[in-house]
Amino acid sequence: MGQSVLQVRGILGVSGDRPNGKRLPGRPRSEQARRAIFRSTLKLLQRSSFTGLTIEAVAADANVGKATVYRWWPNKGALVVDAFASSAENELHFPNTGSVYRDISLQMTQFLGILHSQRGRIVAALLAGGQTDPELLAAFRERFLLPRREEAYKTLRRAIKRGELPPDLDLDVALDTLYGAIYMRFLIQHRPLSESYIRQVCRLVLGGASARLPLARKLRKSRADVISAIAAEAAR
Amino acid sequence: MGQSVLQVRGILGVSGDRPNGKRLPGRPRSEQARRAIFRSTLKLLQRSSFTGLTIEAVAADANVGKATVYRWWPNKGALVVDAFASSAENELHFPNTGSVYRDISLQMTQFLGILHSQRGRIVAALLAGGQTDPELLAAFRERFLLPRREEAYKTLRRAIKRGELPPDLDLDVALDTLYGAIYMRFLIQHRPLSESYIRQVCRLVLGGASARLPLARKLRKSRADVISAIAAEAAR
Amino acid sequence: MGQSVLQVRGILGVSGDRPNGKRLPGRPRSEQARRAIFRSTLKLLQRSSFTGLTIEAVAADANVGKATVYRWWPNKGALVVDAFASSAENELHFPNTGSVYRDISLQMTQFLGILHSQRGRIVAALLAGGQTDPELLAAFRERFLLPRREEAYKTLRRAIKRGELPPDLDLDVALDTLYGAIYMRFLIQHRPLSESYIRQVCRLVLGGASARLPLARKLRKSRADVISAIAAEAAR
Amino acid sequence: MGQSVLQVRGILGVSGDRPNGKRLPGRPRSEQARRAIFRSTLKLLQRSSFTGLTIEAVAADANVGKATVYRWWPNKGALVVDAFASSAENELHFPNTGSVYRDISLQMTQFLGILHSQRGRIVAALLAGGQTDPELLAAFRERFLLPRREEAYKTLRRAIKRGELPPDLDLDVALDTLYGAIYMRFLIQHRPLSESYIRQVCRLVLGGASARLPLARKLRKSRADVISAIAAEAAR
DNA sequence: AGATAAGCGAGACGGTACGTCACGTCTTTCA
DNA sequence: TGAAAGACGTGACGTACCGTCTCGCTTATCT
Repeated sequence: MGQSVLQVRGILGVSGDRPNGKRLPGRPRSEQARRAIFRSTLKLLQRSSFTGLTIEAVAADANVGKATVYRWWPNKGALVVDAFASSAENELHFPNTGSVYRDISLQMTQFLGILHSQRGRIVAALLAGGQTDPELLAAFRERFLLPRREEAYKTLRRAIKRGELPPDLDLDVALDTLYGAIYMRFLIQHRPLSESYIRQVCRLVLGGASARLPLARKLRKSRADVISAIAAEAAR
Repeated sequence: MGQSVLQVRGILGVSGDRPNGKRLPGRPRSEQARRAIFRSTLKLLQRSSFTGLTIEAVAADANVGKATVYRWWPNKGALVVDAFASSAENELHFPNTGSVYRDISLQMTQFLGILHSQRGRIVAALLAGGQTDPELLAAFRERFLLPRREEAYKTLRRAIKRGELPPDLDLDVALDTLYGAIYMRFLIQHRPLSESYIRQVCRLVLGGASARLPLARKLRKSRADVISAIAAEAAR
Repeated sequence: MGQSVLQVRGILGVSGDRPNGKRLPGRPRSEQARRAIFRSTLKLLQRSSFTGLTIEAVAADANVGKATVYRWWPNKGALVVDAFASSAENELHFPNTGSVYRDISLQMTQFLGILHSQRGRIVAALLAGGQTDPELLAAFRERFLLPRREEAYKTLRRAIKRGELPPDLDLDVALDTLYGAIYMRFLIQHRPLSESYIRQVCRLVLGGASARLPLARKLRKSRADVISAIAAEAAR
Repeated sequence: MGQSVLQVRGILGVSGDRPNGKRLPGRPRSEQARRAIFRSTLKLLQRSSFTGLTIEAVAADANVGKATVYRWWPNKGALVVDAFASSAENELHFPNTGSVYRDISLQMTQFLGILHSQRGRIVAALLAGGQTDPELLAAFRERFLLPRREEAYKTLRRAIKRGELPPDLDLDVALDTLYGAIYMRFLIQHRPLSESYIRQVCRLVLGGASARLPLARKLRKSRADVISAIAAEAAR
C-alpha cells in the first residue's frame, strides 16, 4: 500500500484506522469517497490533460464535496500521482529469461502497452505536470520510476554476472539511454513508438555495452569467427 | 526564417511584405508589437512556469492590447513556441571534426547549455504543454527538432561514409537513443544531466553502432590489434 | 418584501430562510454582500448613466467578486431595478384629503421630487434599458408601477364614490393620461417639469373627467351657480 | 433637406457641393456610402436596441470602412437620429377637419401606426439612447418632435378660434398630456396602445379643455339642455 | 499632364468590459 | 466532527467593440 510523499495527512486512516490502533473521535474518513475520487480522477485524466483536469470536475464526478478533496490532497498533482500509483502498483516486472536483451525488451514491450493504452495519457500528464510542480515529479519518480528501476538494476547485474555486459557499466546511464529512447518518442511523437523500435534500441544499446566487454570474454565467443574472418580477408 | 505551423496569419508579412510581393489592404502588422510580445514572453517565462504564464501579463508587459496577442497566436502554446523558436534560430549546429563521437557530443554539450540556462524552462514548458496540445507539439517538432535533426542526419551520414558507423544504421533510432537519454534526465530529473553523462551515452550508443560494422571494415582498422590480442590471449 | 421577477434565485433565502422554513444545505447567501451591492449600484448610478454603469465597477466598489453579482442577477438591468425597487419601497403613497385633485397632485409632486433627485437618473435608466430588455421593463412595472397604481385605483374609486368623477371612468386611461404627461416631459425634456405643470395637467384631466359627470350629480352641487348664471346671462 | 444638429461636418457637401458653390480639392464625399450607412443603420436598429447597435456592424453591413462612419458622425446617437430623421421627413401631418378631436385623433392614429411598425423600435431606441446622450435627445426633439408640434399648435389654435377650446389653454400642457398618454403606454407597455385608447384620451383631455370654456359660450350651445335638466331635476 | 489633396475600403492597433470558469476558502446542516 | 453542498473573493480567460491609426487606391481640383 503505497503512501504519497505529497499527502499531508496520508492515506493512513483509511476506513478509520489510526497507526496506533486507536480510533479518533468524530466521523471517520469515508473510504468510499476516497475510492470514488481516485476513480473519477483516472477517468477524467483519460479525456483531458493534467492542466485540463479540475478538482471541481473530480469532486462533481465523484459526488463528493470539493472540500473533501482539498482536505486530503493539497493540490491536483498530489491527487493525480496518488491515483495513478494506486492503479499501477503491481505491473511492469522484469522477467528472468537468461538474456538481458530478452528481459529488458520484454519489460519494455509491457511498458509500451501501458503507454499506448488510456493510461499512457496519465503518464504524459504526470510528466507534463511535473515540469511545473517539483513535488509531482518527485512523487512520480519515487512511486513509479524507482521501484521499477530497482528491478532493472537486478536484471542488469545478472547480465553482468553472466558476462553479457561489462562489469564497469554504469547502470543508470544504460537504463536512461534505453528508456530515454522510449520516453522521447512517447513525448515528442515524431516517429512511431513500436515493438520493432524497442528491439532496435535494445540491440543498439545493449550491443554497444557488450561491445565494450573485455576482449578476453568476447573472444571466447567469437574467436573462431574472427580467425576465419581474418583468413578470409587475407585471402582476398 | 522559419514559419510556425501554429500561426494563423504567419510571421510572413512582417514589415508589410507578402510572399508574392503584393501588399494586402489594411494597416500592416506592427513589427514592433510582435517583437515586444516575444521579448515579454521570454522574459516572463523565466520567472514563472508555462502554466503560470498568462497572456494578460504578456500583453501588459509588452504594452500591447490583449486582442493583438490573440489576433496572431491562437493560444499560449503557439506564442511560446514561436517566441522560443525565434530566439533559437541560429544555434545548435553540428561541427564537422572528422569524428562522429566528437561532432555529436559537442553539439549535445551546447544543447546541455541551453537546457541548463533559463531557456531550459521553456523547452520543458513546450514539451509539457505539447502533451495537451498536439499543435504545440507539432510546432516544437517542426520549428525546433527537425531543423537540428536534418543536420544530425548529415553528420551521421558523413560518419557512415568514413566507415565509423554501419551503413544500415537507422539514423532516427540512433538519434532518438542519443537524445532520448538527455531528454529523460532533463524531464524526470532523477540523475544529474552532466557533460560526463553525455560522453557516456555517446560512447555507449555510437560504440554500439560501430560494433555492428561489417568485420571487413572494422578489420581494416584494427586487424593488427585483433591479431595481437589473439596472440596475447593465446599466450596466456 | 418585494420579489424580483428577474431574479433567478430570488431575494428569498436572504439570511438563509427558505419559503418552507427549511434550510438548504450549503453556505447561505451573504446578506451583507447583497446590501453592499445594492448600495454601490445606487451610488454609482448617480454618477454615470445606465450604459456607463459596469458590473465590474459595482463589484469592485462593493468589495465583492464579480461572480457573486452574476450569481444572483442575470444582467445589469435586473440588478438596477432590484436596487431601485428596494430603495423605493415605502414611498409615493397617496394621501386621502377628500379631493381627488389634491390626492393625485400631492402624490405627483412627491414623484416629481424623486425624478428631480439623483434617483431620477435611475428611473430614466430603467425605462431606457427596458426598451431593450423586456424582463427589465416587466420588473419595473411589477415592482414599481403596479404597487402605486393599486393605490391610485383606490384613490380614484373614492373620488367616484364621492361624486367627483364619473362612475364609468376608465381608471387606467385616466392614470396613463395623468402620469404620461409627467413621463413625457421627464423623458423628452422639451419643457420644464414643474409643480405648476402638474397642477395644470390635473386640472385638465380631472376636470375633463368630472365634466362628464351625469348632470344629476353635478347639479346637486352647482345648481345655484347655474341658475344664477342663466339669470345673469339672460339679463344681458 | 434636414440638417443634423449633431453633425460636425454636416450633410452639406453631399456630392461635393460646398455652401459657397466652390468645390474643394480632393475626392468628394461618397453619396452612395452615406445612403448605404443610413440604410444599414435603420435595418439593424429594427433588430436590436440602440445599445445593441454597433458602429462596427453598421460599417460591415454597409460595406464601408469604420473610419468613414466616424468621419461624418461623431457618435452612434448622431448617426441614428440622422438616419431616422431622414426616413421620417414627410409624415404625421395634421388634417383640418373642422374638429379638434378629429384632427388630433387622426394624426395620433397615424403616429400609432408608426409606433406599431418596425420604426417604432427606432423611436424607442432614440428615447432610450437619449436618456444617456443629451445630444441625441436634443436631436430627437428638434428634428422630430418640434416640426410636428408646430403643426399641432396650429391645429389647436384653429380650435380655439372656432370656440372648441378655451383661449387661455396652455398648448404645450395639452399636447404633452395627449401625447404623453401615448408615449407612456408605448414605453412601459403595461396596457394595450390601441385606437380606442386614443379616442378615450382625446375625449378626456379635449373634453376637459372644452369643459373650461366660459359659461357664456357653453351655454349658447347647451342652455336648452340645462334648463330642461333643471326642470327634470326639479320635477323629482 | 502632372501634382496635390481628400475620401475611400480595409484592417491592425491599444484599450475596456464583458460574462464564464475554476481556484481554494468559508459557512452551514446533516449524519 | 467528517462530509455534502454551495456561496464567497479572486483573477485569468477569450471575445466584442471602442475610437484611432496607417496603408494603397481612387477621384477630384489646381497648376
